[in-house]
Amino acid sequence: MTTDAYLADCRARLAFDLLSNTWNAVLLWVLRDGPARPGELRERIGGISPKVLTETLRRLEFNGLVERHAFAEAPPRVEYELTALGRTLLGPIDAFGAWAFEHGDEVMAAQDRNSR
Amino acid sequence: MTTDAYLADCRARLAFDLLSNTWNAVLLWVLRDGPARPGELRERIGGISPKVLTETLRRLEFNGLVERHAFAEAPPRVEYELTALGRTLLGPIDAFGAWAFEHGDEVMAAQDRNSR
DNA sequence: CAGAATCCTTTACGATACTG
DNA sequence: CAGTATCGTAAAGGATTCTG
Repeated sequence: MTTDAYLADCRARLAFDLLSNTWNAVLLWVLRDGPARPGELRERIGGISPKVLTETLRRLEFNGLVERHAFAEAPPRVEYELTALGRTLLGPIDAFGAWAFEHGDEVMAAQDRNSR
Repeated sequence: MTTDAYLADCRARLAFDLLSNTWNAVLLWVLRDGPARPGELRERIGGISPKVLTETLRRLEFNGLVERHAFAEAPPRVEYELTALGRTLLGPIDAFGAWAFEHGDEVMAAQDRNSR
C-alpha cells in the first residue's frame, strides 16, 4: 500500500477526522468501562464544559460510535454507552495509550528542550 | 495543548493532543517513507497551504517527532525527516489506519442513517 | 441532573503576496 | 524553493445562565 493510495482513500481521511479534535478520543477512552452518565463523564474528564460534552457526545452518536439511553424518570437520567462499532476503536486507541505510556516522557523532554 | 492532570493518565492525554489537529497525523504518515522536501509534502498531501505546512512541521519538531535539515545551497534545499521517536508513532497510526479500512464504511453508514 | 441557549475568546486554517 | 507576513473566516472551546 503506497502512501498516495492510503491518503486517497476517503476512509483514511475519515479516520484522521475522528481524532482531529480535543475530546473525541478522550470520551471514547472514558467510556471504555461501560455506560456512564454525563455528570460522571464530566467528573472523570475534568475541565470539559457541559456544552462541549454534549456536542462531543452528539458527534460520536452521529458517527455511530456511541449510543444514548434516556430513562423516563425524575430527576432525568441519561446514560451513554459505546456501540459495538465504538468498541472496535478501543484497540487503536489503546495503541496510542501504550505509546504514550512508553514515550510520553520523551515528548515532554523534547518540549522542555525546545522551550529554552 | 493542555496536558494537565485532568485525565487520570496525563500521558494518554498527551498522546491524544498530538493527534488532535487536522494535519499532524497526516504529516507523520507522509513522512514514513523517508526524508522529504516541503514541496514534495505539499504535493503528496494536497490542499495544505504553505503557512499551515510550516506551522505543522514546526509543531512536530517542537515535540521531537520530526527533524529539519537545511542545506546551504542555492536554491535553498530543506528536508524533513521523522526522528526515532517519531517513527515509534507509526505503529499506532497504522493501527488506526487498519481500523479505518475495516470499519470506515460502518461509520459512513451511520452518518448516512443519521442524516435522514 | 441533563442539556439547551447565549455570549465570548481563541485559534486553526486558508488565500495571497512578498522576501532571501 | 523555502518560508514569512497579512488578512480574513470559520470553528472550537469555555463560562454562564436558564429550563424541564
